[in-house]
Amino acid sequence: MAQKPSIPKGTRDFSPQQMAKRNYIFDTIKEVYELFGFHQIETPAMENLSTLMGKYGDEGDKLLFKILNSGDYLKKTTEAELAEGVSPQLTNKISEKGLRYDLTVPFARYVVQHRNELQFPFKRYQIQPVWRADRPQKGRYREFFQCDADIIGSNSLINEMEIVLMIDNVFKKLNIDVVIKINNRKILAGIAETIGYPDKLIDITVAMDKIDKIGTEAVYQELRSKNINEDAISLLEPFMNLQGNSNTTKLNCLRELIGDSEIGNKGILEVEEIFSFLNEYNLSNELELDLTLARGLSYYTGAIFEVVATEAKMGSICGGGRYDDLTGIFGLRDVSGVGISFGADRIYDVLEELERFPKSSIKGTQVLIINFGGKEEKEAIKILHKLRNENIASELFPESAKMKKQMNYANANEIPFVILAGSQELESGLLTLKNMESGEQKALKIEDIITEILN
RNA sequence: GUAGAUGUAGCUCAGUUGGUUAGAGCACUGGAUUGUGGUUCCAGGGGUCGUGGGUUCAAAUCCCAUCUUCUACCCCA
Repeated sequence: MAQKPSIPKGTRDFSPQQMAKRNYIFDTIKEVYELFGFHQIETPAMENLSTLMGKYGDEGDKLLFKILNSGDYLKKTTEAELAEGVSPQLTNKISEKGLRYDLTVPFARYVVQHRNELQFPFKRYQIQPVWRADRPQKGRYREFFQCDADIIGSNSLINEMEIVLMIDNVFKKLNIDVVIKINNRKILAGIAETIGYPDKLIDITVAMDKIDKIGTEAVYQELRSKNINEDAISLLEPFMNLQGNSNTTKLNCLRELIGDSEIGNKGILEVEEIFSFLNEYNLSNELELDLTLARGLSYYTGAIFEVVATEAKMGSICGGGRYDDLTGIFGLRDVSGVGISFGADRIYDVLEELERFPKSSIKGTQVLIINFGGKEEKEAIKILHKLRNENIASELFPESAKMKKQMNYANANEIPFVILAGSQELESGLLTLKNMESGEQKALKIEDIITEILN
């Protein structure tokens, strides 16, 4: 058992059946992205560590997979450094590459590197695996696929509208009921300002984000542990209590609560504008202003999005937001972007749990031709060509095995039709077409078989 | 990084207070059926019980270590 080959923790193999289902998800998302005018790019699995480090917070840095330098990877280190054990300095000397942690940061790097070739606003999408050295658990893998779409080089809130529309569209097509949660970092900053802790924005939002999970009291407890005083907590209370109200009520109350915080009011105006753009359209899913929505990634500056499936217990299956200065870190200032990322693997798990994969997503070979060997086999090859010329996915069993084995093959692979072309058929000139579902058999000419299958 | 579970045939799992040769279902191979699968019947192959060590006359079973997988926390898609 232990000698059996295995794959690293948190990674998976995908069977043909699973790939068919995965491709259904990817194709659906791609279709929507292209409908909205996005174009595909790809970037390498590994990036320079300098590109990746420091973009995801301390936690993120820890979760980066680092690649050991090739050759003598210790050659830049000294005995003294090695004796001290693991440190960022040491890591720097033995590793200069890492596996990408998400698709947004490599995209920012791409934009800066290719800025002279790009036409702004630049709309790209990217469907590739990312890697995180996290502990695997439900809905969490070390290698998983993200499906990103970003618009960069435009401040317009029309882009935020487009993001919401794409989310709505994708989940409508996938037949998953979701709540699209939206919030704004500026509002969160305004709240932090109002309660007197503008510098503790991250601590406050991370705590607020947990309200659904741990309850109001535990959130306050966490805030106290972050040295936030009781006055501030009681000021925060009315914001927390807005949960459950309608979006317009929340906005109205918010405007009063937030007072004259400049940044907070800007955030409110942004959210209102996005809502007003979306007024024209009848969304299939609920759009909810959720003031407790924070999202950990530190580069978001404006709108933030998160999508949760209503019928399945699963973390967020899609998330994104506006980042005003992600390219700034790479030396290109004043370029704002907004993007979204679908978590394909979690969407897969949700569809599997809800049994929502359509039958058509697992369509394979349509016809199997039974192999009788000898001159019948030659004839079978001709039939094969004719079927494929009509775009009918077909295969000839490669050896003249027992009929039972060949039929079994068709059955196991859910091939709906089998053609028999043995000595009897060659004599009569009519082929036998068997419908594997009904068991019904007909003697037909090849042309009639084609029309039969195409229906 | 923290905590709790888990590992027995290709898969899903039984396996009693430690006691003959470790079982079942499904899957696989062959036959009943030399031109017919999905139903039925018969037969067969397949397991260093995750790995390493220990206790014992005797270990799948008890103890220790280690690895895997799963679940929760942190964080996140």
